[in-house]
Amino acid sequence: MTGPQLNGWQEIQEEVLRRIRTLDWPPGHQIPNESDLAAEFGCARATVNRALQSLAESGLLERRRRAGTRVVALPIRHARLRIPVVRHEIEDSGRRYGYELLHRAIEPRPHDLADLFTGDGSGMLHVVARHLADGATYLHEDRWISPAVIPAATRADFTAISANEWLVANAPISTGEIAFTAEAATVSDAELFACRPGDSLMRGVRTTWHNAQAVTLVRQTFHPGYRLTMQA
Amino acid sequence: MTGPQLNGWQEIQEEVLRRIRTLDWPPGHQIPNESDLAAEFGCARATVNRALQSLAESGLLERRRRAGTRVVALPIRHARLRIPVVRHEIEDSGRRYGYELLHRAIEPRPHDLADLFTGDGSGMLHVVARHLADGATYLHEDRWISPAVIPAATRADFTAISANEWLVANAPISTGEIAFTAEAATVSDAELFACRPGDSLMRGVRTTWHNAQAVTLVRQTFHPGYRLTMQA
DNA sequence: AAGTGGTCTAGACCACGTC
DNA sequence: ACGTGGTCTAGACCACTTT
Repeated sequence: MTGPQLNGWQEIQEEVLRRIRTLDWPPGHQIPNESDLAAEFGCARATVNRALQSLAESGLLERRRRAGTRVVALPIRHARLRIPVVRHEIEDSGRRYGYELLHRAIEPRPHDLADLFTGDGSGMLHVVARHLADGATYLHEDRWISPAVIPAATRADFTAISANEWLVANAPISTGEIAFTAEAATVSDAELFACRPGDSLMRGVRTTWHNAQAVTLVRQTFHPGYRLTMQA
Repeated sequence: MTGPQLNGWQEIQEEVLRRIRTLDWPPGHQIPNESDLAAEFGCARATVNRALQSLAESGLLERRRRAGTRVVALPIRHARLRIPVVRHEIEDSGRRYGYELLHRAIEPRPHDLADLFTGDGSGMLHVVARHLADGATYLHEDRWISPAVIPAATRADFTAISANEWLVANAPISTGEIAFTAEAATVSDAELFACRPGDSLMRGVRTTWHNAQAVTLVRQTFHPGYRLTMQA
């Protein structure tokens, strides 16, 4: 051990952070390997490993076997968005939750989703619904579900429980992608949300995958004034 | 070992996931402790620990000392937003990046930020700038920086490098919060973005902290049509 | 071929919060 | 008080990738 005695992987993490910030280890620099750092800090290699893995996960270090660990040149910061079940989001804010199924049918796959959903696409499940907070529309969602991936979905009727909650409970854990845009309210949006056409609304498109197969695509429209918050 | 031999913490994680999905371990259920699971799976406790910590981090399990590990009733899904340096976001899309400093001054803290920034607030750094993609305004940002936390910021002039990039390089790693809203373009927004007043724009407010002290607050306005994408 | 990170082990002690 | 997860250790083997 040549350096100060550091206890715990978090202390090691902070020391590494300090060296990155002070440009002791500038962007792009390859830092000492785990064994050397363990010797320097007077701890086991596993402890160093824990600290460095954590930093790699948050995007500040890049690690590759044999090639070593490098300080990322321009760290891409990540923020975490919590995606709660809509009902809880509303209830937690002290408002009364409501849900209304607007449309449910087995329909052929629309052309613009042909690339996304595999299979013949003749019997896709199409569900349109709205969520209400204190009687006002909070969120409108238009969802397509692939029965090829979740056969049971065709037997759920979604009148009492939203597709959102049903999928959380019944669909396998999966990966997904979301894109948000700010768009002008259409005439039908304006009716739904009791606003004027042209007002600004947040829209989101979520695609969910399981084993490289698209499970569901949902287009969501949020009420005027909606705030999308996340933590960095 | 009473169960099947599982190798690697990821296999254990998948087995645990399977039990959660099949409702073998229903929401709210307290699962066996690490030692018992290690015995069942025929591995060391540390391996079980790795698997369960990973699941806890992704929000599916809740772990407390002495109280054990429980399946979270309604797992809150998380999505990750990448926050790249604006310049790279633009250059990576093949467009020419531009930056223009619109305003830079030491000013007294505005009243609406009095709660956020501590100290006397007489000498806050106020920086307004825009980022351009192929000559068109891509992002407008209005930023306040607390000199109490980053004294060096008052000596940076931000004409050549954006506050964004300067802070990435010079400010300590910190936590933050971001909120996005969809709002109508004001008259000055319309000039900036060559759109009409009332058009929908995405706005973001980012607050960054270091050791419970606010470092910077930035209000960003994105060009019409901006897509905010993230991965779940 | 060799050096790096990735992971596992068996045991140990500790911190914490519930009982 | 005590059972749980949190962490550390010292050593080992493995996987990967670069040389």
